[in-house]
Amino acid sequence: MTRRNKAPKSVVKRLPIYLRVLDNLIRRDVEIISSRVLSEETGFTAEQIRKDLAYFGAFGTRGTGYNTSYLRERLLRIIGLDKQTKIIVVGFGHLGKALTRYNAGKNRYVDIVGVFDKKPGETGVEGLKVLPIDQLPKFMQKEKVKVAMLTVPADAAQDVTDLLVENGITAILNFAPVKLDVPEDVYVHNADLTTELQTLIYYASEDEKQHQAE
Amino acid sequence: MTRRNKAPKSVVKRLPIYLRVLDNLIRRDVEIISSRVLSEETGFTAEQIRKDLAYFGAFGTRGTGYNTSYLRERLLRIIGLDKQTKIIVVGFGHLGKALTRYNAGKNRYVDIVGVFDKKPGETGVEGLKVLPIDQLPKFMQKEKVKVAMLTVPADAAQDVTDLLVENGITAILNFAPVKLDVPEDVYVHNADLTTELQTLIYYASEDEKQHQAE
DNA sequence: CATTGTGAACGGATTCACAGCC
DNA sequence: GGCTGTGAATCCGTTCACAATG
Repeated sequence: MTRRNKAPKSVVKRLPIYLRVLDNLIRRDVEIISSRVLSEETGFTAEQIRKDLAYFGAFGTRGTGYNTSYLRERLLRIIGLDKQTKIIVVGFGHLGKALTRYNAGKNRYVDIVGVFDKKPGETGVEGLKVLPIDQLPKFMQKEKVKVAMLTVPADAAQDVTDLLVENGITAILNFAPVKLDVPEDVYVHNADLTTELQTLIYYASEDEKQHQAE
Repeated sequence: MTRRNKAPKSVVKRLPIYLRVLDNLIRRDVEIISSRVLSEETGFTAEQIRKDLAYFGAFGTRGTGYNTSYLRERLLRIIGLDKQTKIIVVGFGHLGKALTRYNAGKNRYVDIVGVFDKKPGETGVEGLKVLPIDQLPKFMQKEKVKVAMLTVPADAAQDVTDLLVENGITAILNFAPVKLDVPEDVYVHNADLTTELQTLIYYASEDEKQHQAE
């Protein structure tokens, strides 16, 4: 078994970043890497990186470091990217288009198998047709899709979510600015970009106030 | 002064969500709201909401709750959305387009004043022309832009960031899958959508494993 | 002897429980 | 009586310091 304990969310959030850095290192033919150097590349502390990895096993060699390819392999397995995960995009506005394009193209770890929108027929991308939402249930059943990216407008988000849940979704990346109601066993990650921008503005304004205060 | 202590990041992250919920409540003509109901609307606990707000002052009435309009007003001030913040978008691919469209349109709290790309001339959105990157320094100086959304490809991200920093940026919402090197006083928030999707897959695969285990 | 792996110490964030107030 | 505001208790994640080891 790969997993020892259940890893905390905070750890899981960092795993894809380690993976990304490893991919870059491997591309530069780096074969061994210490937690110290990983620290510089990621911005996390070396102790934290070692501890994060230790949740899943002992992948390094004392006195030496981590073998980049081996560690990458393990991370792929841990995250669940070793087998291509089928993903659908629901909502084909600019954001849906951006996500589809990016993940169907450059991101070899995931497999976007379907794109849905209220208005179908629009030209899709990467060889994918845009299907109407009412074909979603049949499609999900047939393809056994478990993960969706949701980029529909806020007022449609809950209805679409209900439909996804009915048809067996287990995880949703939600870009709509609403709290989705889902059963306990469905994992929702909110990626509301408006919210993130506003958080940013908090820090930008804080700076200003500090300057004024001096 | 609005701010008592410096609020923890965890609190700041939630403020825009409170704001969003308040906007919805006000639209539905709700005038008073208890932390309990806010809890249902946001998914955070009532205690947490009360504590979060308490970092900035006592905005409620004991025995009654919070006045929605008043609380909204205070949150706007706290976050720094009371005065329109000027924002630029750098990188006008699909993602840049989606962000520009969304924030220039529906999001009345921010003001996108400029859009930049390596290839200008493309038709912009919402009355904004897409300017070439080399006009960025002059533009930032003139408009005193402090906040940027960065949606350029990974290999261009650091160079563009350096340019932004040179011209006085204080906060960057970074969508490129790279760790940006910036001075201490520049706040970077990473919104790497690939990373978020992979985190999601972790939880989706975890479910599968659990089912297999049983 | 450099670097991993990890128990112990620390610090920050959340939850609890209740005092304070309308 | 009901709900806010908050100190105290708890939980969780990070950092420290060092033992283990190739």
